[in-house]
Order: sequence, then C-alpha cells, then structure tokens
Amino acid sequence: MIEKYSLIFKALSDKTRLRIIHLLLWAGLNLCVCEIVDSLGESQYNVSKHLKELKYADLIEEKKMGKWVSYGLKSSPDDFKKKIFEAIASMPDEVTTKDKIRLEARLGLRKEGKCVIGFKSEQWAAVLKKITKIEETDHVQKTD
Amino acid sequence: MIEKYSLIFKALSDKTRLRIIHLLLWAGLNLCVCEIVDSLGESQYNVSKHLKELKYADLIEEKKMGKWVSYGLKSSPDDFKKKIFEAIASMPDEVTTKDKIRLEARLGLRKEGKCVIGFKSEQWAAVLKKITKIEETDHVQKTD
DNA sequence: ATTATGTATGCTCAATAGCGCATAGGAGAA
DNA sequence: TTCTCCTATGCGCTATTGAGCATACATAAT
Repeated sequence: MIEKYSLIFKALSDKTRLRIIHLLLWAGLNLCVCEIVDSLGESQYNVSKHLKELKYADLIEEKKMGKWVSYGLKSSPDDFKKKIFEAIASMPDEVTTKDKIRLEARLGLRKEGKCVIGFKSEQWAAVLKKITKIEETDHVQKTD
Repeated sequence: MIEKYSLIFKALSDKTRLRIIHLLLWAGLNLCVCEIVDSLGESQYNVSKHLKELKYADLIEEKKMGKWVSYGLKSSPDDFKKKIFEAIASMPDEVTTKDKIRLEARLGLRKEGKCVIGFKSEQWAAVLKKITKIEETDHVQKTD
C-alpha cells in the first residue's frame, strides 16, 4: 500500500542517507562501506545503520565479498523509484561537492577496481589531508 | 543546501501528507481544507498541521478567500520538485482509491466550482454513507 | 586456534514527530 | 457587537529517531 512509498520518502528524509544515495548515483558503481564512510566523513556505525534503512526501503542492495560489503542502487521496473532517483540525480552538484571530491580520491586507492583498505586508514588520512589543502586553496582563490 | 531536499522528502515521509499531495495531483485543482479533511477522513486539526508542513517544505501554497482557504501544488522551475511530483503521480491508483472516491463525491457538493460546506457536515455524512455502501457492495461482488 | 579487520547491532540519551483535545484567530452573518 | 463557522495553534502525551559508544559477528590471515 501507500506505506511502501512513504517508507521510501522517509528513508530519503535524512541528510546522511540522501548523501549516500546521491553518491551512489554519481559514482555509477557499487561502493564499499568503508569508501562511503570515508567519502562522507561519518562514523562507521552510523553509516552502517543508515545503509540498513536504505536497504529496508528497498533502495539499495548489498553484495558481500568475504568480509567486504559493497552497496549499490537497487533498480526496479517500477516507475516510481526511477523518478525518485532522477529527482535526486537532478539535485545541484554543489550540495554534495565535498563528498564527491573525497569519493574520487578514495576510489583512487582501489587496486584492480576493488577497495583494499579499511575506513579511516592512515593512507586515507594522508590523501584526505592533501585534497583538503587543495579545497582550501580553491576557497581562498574564489573568495579573493 | 542539501537540507532543502531532505526537508522535501521528510514532508512526504508521512502517510497523511503523501495522501494530500497525491490527492492534489489527481484533482488537478486547488482544494479547500474541508474538502481535504472529508476526502481523507482525518481530523481537521491534523490536516491543518500537515498542510503547514507541506507549505513549509515549499510543496504547496495557500489561497485565502475570506474565511475559506484552499491549497494547491506549488509548481517551480526547478527540475527536482517536478520529478518528485511525477513520481508521486506514478504511484498505483489503488493506494488512494478511497480518497479519490470521496473527493469526487465531495467535489460534487461544490456550487459554481466553489466549496460551500464545512467539514464533516450532515450533507457530507449523507453522501459518505451512500458511497460507502457502494464500496461495500463492490467488495462483496469482488470477493464472491 | 588465535588474532586482525571489515561490518553490524544493542544500549542509552536527547531531540523530534504525530495525535487528540481544547481553544484561539479571523472573516462573515445576524 | 455578538454569534457562527472555517481554519490554525498551543499543550501534553507517547512513540520514534539519530547519534555516540561499546561490543558482537564474520571472514581472512597468521
């Protein structure tokens, strides 16, 4: 019934969950939990809980590869979800620019297309430091 | 920022509010508060509160005509809201069939295109009784 | 077997949501 | 003005939510 649809909206009513879906849409591929954690800069347990809710709303699905778990958008024949995804994809880029910058950097750490490091690793900390500096420089130039 | 978008999803995450939007989409015209109350069969104060939230999320707008207030969908140039409305419009009809049957009957009580009776009036009670009986008959026939 | 690591889940707490009820605004009628 | 009627809102209550923390679970490596 209608609950199915309000549930989907509820799943998307949280900022973090909306960012996750937006990230998955933008990436166009399945993302490992730790990649999402690092891209959003949120805690592992909260990301995990939010992923569970999105899965419950049937918006994403998981794929387990040993101890690694990746999540991807769950497509469906029904028009409703398609339009919702389109709506989210049409959100202005600015709303999640930082997430995307971080994801791009994080994906750069993949080996043979696979995530090989956990969340908040030292390696990631180093990369994050670098791109954060770039952002700051950008900011200075823009506000000059 | 992203809050604007999560706010819209939050506004739609409630069953009653989703029904209201669905009803407005289906009706294709502005509806008086008491018409919405009677169509949904919800209390006046709750409908009013929900309308306020929908308005806060910038999904609907009000038009005051004396002591009568009607609400209509708020269109906008931005793609996001358009897609969201399309998504809701694509929801299967069955989810709010009863609402629509009641609205149709309620609109039949308009005079010169205007709502002229308050919510839960005797006149409405009579009409409601009639259409409820029809629904029951339908139900019996279907489950025979 | 033991340990390490990626992910999930209880638990608690503060904040928020939605309902019912009573009542307040506010515009028109008497 | 006073009354009536359509709509909005403050209050109290209960239920739910999301965050942080610790910890459990599961798989891989030693």
